[in-house]
Amino acid sequence: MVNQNEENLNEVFHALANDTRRDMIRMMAEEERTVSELAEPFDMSLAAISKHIKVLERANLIERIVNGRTHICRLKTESLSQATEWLHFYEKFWSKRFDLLESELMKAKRKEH
Amino acid sequence: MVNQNEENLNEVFHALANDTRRDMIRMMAEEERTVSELAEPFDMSLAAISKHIKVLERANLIERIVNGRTHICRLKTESLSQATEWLHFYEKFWSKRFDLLESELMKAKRKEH
DNA sequence: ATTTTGATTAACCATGTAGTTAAATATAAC
DNA sequence: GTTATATTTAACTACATGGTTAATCAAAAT
Repeated sequence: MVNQNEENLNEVFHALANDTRRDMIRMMAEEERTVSELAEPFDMSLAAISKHIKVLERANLIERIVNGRTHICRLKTESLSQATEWLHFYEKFWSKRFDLLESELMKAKRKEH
Repeated sequence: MVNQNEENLNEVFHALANDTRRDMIRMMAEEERTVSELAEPFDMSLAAISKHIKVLERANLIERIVNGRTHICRLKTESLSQATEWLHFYEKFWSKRFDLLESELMKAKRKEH
């Protein structure tokens, strides 16, 4: 029922709705990281970290390069920018509405004098 | 542990991670809506709609004006723009990285000749 | 060849989510 | 004052989430 883009937006926003995962994104934005590097700042089992990474992967927010026994995780921009676009659409809309409201107020003010 | 902004970001992104709620936001972006107006397009009980509205409210994405027995729901921009800012931060970051990469490529190219 | 290391998987738990139906609440209309 | 309307709340279901520990797997180091 739900189309692919919508489905991915669901997954992207869901992935972003968690501190740990947002922190991981921040870390990977600095530079690509291995799983244990990603795990290091968190007081949490590696199994839990592994699951968080999977959520990011499922949302298509990161890619994983398997390099021997270490996995390197790297941000992908596409899904993130899709989410940004969604939000941006409404941002524009609202500023437009705000401008409109403002111009109405100005008109009203001019009439007063 | 988690600060208030982080907590609200969690709730905002969680609220956005659902088609029905994103559709509702689109509807309210056009104009403010009553609960039954919001419910109309969806094949879903009013109780379910009521819960979705609560999620949006908890995320501080909307406000509700109780007007007799009807409730009017209206978007609030603050939380949304907070989320937009979060995403925007990384957008900027990536374009910067992209520019950097590009300039490295240019440098390499110049050396070739 | 054995052990250590980096990471995933499985099984489990408590809690949350997204929906349902039925009952309750409060206002409006007759 | 009874009925109809707009909406919420409660109790329930099925499934997802975010964590745990223990077991597994594959590559690296000894």
